[in-house]
Amino acid sequence: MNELSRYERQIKQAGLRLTAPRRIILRILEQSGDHPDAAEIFQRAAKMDARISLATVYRTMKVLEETGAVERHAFQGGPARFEQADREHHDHLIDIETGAVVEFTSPRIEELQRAIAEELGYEIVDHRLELYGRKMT
Amino acid sequence: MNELSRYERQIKQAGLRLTAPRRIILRILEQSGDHPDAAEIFQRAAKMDARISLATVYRTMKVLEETGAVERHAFQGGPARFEQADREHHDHLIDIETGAVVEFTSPRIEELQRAIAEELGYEIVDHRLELYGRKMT
DNA sequence: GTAGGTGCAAAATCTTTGCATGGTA
DNA sequence: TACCATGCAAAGATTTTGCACCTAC
Repeated sequence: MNELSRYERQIKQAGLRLTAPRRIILRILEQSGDHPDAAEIFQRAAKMDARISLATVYRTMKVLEETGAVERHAFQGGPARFEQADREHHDHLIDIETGAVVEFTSPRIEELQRAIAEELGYEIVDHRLELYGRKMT
Repeated sequence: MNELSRYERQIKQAGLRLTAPRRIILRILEQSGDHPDAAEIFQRAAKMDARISLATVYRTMKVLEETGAVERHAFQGGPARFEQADREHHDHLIDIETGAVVEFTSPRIEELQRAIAEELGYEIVDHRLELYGRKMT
């Protein structure tokens, strides 16, 4: 048992068991370029192993979030959507007409955030920046 | 019937009826310095008129949001929380230990957001910036 | 073998909606 | 009076949980 992916190692290092459902869900997250919600992850997982349950998807997402392997987003009130967290940090611009998600980064905004929090007496633990926009023609 | 508040006028100008439940909910929002969710608004409203239903609170919040009288926030996955929208725009820093919400503004961040969206070919319709922090000692 | 994980179904939480009734303009 | 709004209860949508069985370590 040597061919462990980055994620699989992350699971084991957290003292968690590497089960079949977890392997499948991790593979789906690796292959997903989008930001699927629990139901979508469940559907994709069911194609690989029909025995997986939605409850396991939810439990796995919670565990993966706690180990830092995935990020949970709650865009505008729908179901939570997930993405892997190994890449560089980025924020999101959501196309209000198509629902498409464009990723971007801004070190300057990050720095301003840190400075603002510091001024208010806080240390930033997490943050969320989402832009909702319409494509210009 | 002349003593209409800013909000009450906003309701009428939108062609909506100024009913007792709406008056009460509007008064609660005016008096609230915090960011209550629908259940909290309902509880506060019940003290003024026990006949008000939670369904009406939800329906009223939707209407008020559409008329631009209130803003809806979906902080980290809990119930939606509301605040009046007549004040100057601001963002939120949420204390992860107490749940307290600190408001702040940053014109420089706003401008950077606009520039980023423009670069990506988008016009910003709305945005959300939330910092989650821990109080420094 | 044992603690932790899973599947299933029930429940919890948050929000919306159908329908008969009531109140505003 | 004509609609819009309300209350109630039921249904929807999303997420969590109790419990018996299973399986990775």
